[in-house]
Parts: sequence; structure tokens; C-alpha cells
Amino acid sequence: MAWNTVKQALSTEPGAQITLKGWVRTRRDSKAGGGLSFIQLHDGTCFDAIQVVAKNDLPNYESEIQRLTTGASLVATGTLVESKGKGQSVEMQASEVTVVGWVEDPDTYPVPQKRHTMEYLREQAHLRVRTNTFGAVARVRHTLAAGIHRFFDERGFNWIHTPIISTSDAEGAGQMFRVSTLDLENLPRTPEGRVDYDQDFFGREAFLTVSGQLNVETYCEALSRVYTFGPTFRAENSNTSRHLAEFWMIEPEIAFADLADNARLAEDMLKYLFADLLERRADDMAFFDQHIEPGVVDRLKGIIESPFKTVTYTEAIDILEKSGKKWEFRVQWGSDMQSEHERYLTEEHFKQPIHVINYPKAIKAFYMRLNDAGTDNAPGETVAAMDTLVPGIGEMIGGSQREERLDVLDQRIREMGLDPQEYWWYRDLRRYGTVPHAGFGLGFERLIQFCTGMKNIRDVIPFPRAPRQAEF
RNA sequence: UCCCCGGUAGCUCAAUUGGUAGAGCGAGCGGCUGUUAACCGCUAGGUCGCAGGUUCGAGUCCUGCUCGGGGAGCCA
Repeated sequence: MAWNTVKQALSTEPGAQITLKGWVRTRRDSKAGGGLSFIQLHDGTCFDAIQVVAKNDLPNYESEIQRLTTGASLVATGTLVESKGKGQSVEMQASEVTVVGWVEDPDTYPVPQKRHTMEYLREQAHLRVRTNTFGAVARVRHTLAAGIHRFFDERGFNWIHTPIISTSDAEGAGQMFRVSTLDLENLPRTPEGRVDYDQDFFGREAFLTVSGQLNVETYCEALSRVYTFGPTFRAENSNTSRHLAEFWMIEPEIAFADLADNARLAEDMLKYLFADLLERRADDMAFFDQHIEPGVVDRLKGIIESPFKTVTYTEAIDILEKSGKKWEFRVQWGSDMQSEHERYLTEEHFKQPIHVINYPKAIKAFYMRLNDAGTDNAPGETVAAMDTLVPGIGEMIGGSQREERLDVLDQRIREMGLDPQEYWWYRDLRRYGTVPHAGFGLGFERLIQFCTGMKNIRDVIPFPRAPRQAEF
């Protein structure tokens, strides 16, 4: 059966006969003209709700309409008219209102029309999307996801579905969740007394992936421009507003490319996404700007308009040392930058997103390309790594040019105490037609946080997974 | 995992030096109003996170546990 969305209705000329289906946000009654009710109806198709006016001549006015409460679902048919009241240009004059689903006890309905804390709503994850804030987050999340696919598609990238289950136990990005069908109460043992993974589902140890990068590199060296966009998993016991155990990551990989190409791609992508978001979801973004973080819209506009700044790690350390700031953690060439350092650089010193490139090799992963000696006049060896830092979030993107030289790669693997044999298929890429290539990883939820101003990452994913949190 | 802070009506919070609980919002009913963060009146609603302990007496003090928040580390 055909019906109209609230979004369509709000942009339709008065006079049209329409049918709307949705949920009641509020109901207000008036005694005027013998009695009428104003129902704010939303269906999630846009930020705004529409006002449905139901008069007392409807057969179920007293029996049903006057008993409607926040959260009830209904179908309303009527005429779109110019509103006689202030606050909206059009409204529906209902000729028929059918209640589809009641709220069984309005007194204990978890999300009545009142102010709620984010923490409380997090405990009502199945209902919180009915609120203005979480409806807006859901639409923005979708728009960014669709924008990502469109951005890459327009540039000839192929979306590669890298596996969720991984058998390499050292992708180098943190603790992994084990995937097993073994009976934990009765584990099979080897003669030496260790767990016998030969008898497990895959005949070996398996985990949920922490990154699709190694896999996607293989497709890069055949399709040239590829990316992954899917869930990744970290079993780190991290309890912060910026970490999830299950989060989505975007990882493009480009062949015949260096670190500068990589940085350009990251910048182009972010600018494209921000512009796309402001255009397609102006209504939701206006809400975030007004109620969640004043200034988000201008912040995104500012980024779209100005080129990103690139600084080397060595320069960044110099800036931090000369800042005159008292650091909780020592600033020293060779040490990884702490949150306070990253935030100072992007929020106070440069006041814009920046790429920090060429990090000391000791603090970065084995697959990052070793720079020539003397690069940046650095006091030690560096790799072609890149972190994109943004105000308010800190690190949003981490990437690198990959090491394409087999001998250098093998040496780096050994230096990290890893076994080259474990990476046999990854090494094959360097044995058969190797090419310079580069890529980066973008945490999708951090991107959403940045665009919306939402403070806690658990509020930008429908059902957050975090230590001791997997209720829904 | 570490450091701080908190857990009292459906929600957000009060409760003096320990003396058996209050408000606002929400909800229900009534009044008023083309209403829209409505307004006015009335009503209902609480094993004060859980388990011990101190005390004549514990929401209030002590211990353990648990849940939530902020920050840090790890990172995206």
C-alpha cells in the first residue's frame, strides 16, 4: 500500500490528499471548536515531525485519539493544509486516524517526551533511536557510509569484502577475540598438555579481525585502487569515550602511490564527506549545531575550505618542546606522542586538521616503509607513516606507505620478533610484481563523532560493544 | 587495567552534626487555550545499587561486591 513519508509531506504543496504512517511524539488537546488534538508525528525520514490535526468529529476522537501518548504508532489520512498556527507552514487535517500500536503503560514508557541523559538512553538502546538526537545520528551515520562508498566508487575504487575471521594472530593492532567451536568445559589437549587447536573448527587458532589491511593489500596489487569498509574487533580492555570493542573501519589501499598520495586521498575523502553531509543532512546538522555542539557546522565548513597542513614527526616534536607547556608525559624524539601532545598540535598550535608524517620506525608497525637515511634530518630512522589529527578527537586516521622491498620487509618482521613464515602470502606480494603502495585506516565512529559533536563513541553506533557491555 | 566521582520515585536531582524521604520533569485525572519546551489545579508513585558491619537508631559512617560516568593507558 502506498503512503507518504513525513519528508515528502513537508515539502508538498497544500491541498494534497495524503496518508502518513509513523509514531506519536506528542499530543496536545484544545477545546476550541468543540475539541481538537494536535499530534506531532514522526517517521524518521527527516529530522522534523509533522503536525496532524484531528478534530472531534472523527468517530474515534474520544475513544482513541484523546488517549494517544508518546510512542504510539498510527496511520493518518487527510489533507495537507496551510497551518493556522505558528511553528509550521503545513500540517495535515486528518479525516481518518487508525491507531496501530498503543503504548501499554505511558507512566513507564522508557523514552517519554522529556530531557534524558545520554547515559540513560544508552541503557535503552532499542528505543533511543526514537529521540531527536539518535534519529539524527542514525541518518548521519547512513549518509556518511553512503558517501564513503560513493566517493570511492566515483574514483574507480573497488570495495573488497575482507574476512571477519582471521587466522593470523599478529596483525599488530591489539588484543583479538578468539573464534572457536571447542567446548570450553572440556578442551582437547595435545600430549604436551596444551590446547589442541587441530581439533578446532579451522584446524588452527582463529580470531575476529582487527584490520582488513593485510588482506586488502593483496587486492590492491591487482585492482590498483581498493578499500574495505566493515566491522573490526579489538579485545582491549579500554574504557573511554573514544573506543569500542566492535567498530567499523574504512581502509583504502592504492597502488603505485606514496605517502603524499595517501595524504591527499585522506584529505580529499574527508572534504568530500563533510560537504556531502552538510548538503544532504542540513536538518540534522542544524540540530547538532544547536543542541549538541555549537560550531560543528562551521568547523566542517572551515575544513572543507582550507588545505590540510602536513608536519613531520621531527618538526612536531620540536614544536612540542618549544611550546613552553608542562607535559604530563615527556616529549622526546623516539617516543610515541600522547593524547595531550596530539591535541595540543591540532587544537592549539595549528587549530586545524594536520597530517603528521615520518615517525620513528621503532614505534610503528613492520609493514610501514623505511625512509632513506637522513629524511627530515631526523636523529634516527623513520618510516613513511601518517597520522591525521583533528581537533576534539585526536587521531582519526592512521596510515602509511607500505614496505614493498622484500629484504627490508623481512628484516623489519624479524626486528619486531615476528616470524616471516607466518606472513608467507603477504611476502609473496613482494616476490611477484611488487609495487610501491600506500593506504590508511579511518575509524568510522570517530568520523561520526567529529561530524556530530557527540561526546561518547557509544552513542554513534546503534548497539555499542564495549567491556561488559553487549546487552542488545 | 589504573586514578577520581557517583548509584535515593519512570527520568534528573535534594535530604543540616547519623533521628525510618522531598522537588522538578514525566505519567493519570480535571480546567484553560489553534496548540507546539504550553499554562493552572489535584492524584498516584520509593526494600534510598547489592551483601555484611558499627550504632538505641543508617539514605547518611565502615568493608566488600556490582553498575555507571570523567580522565589516563592501549589504539581507530
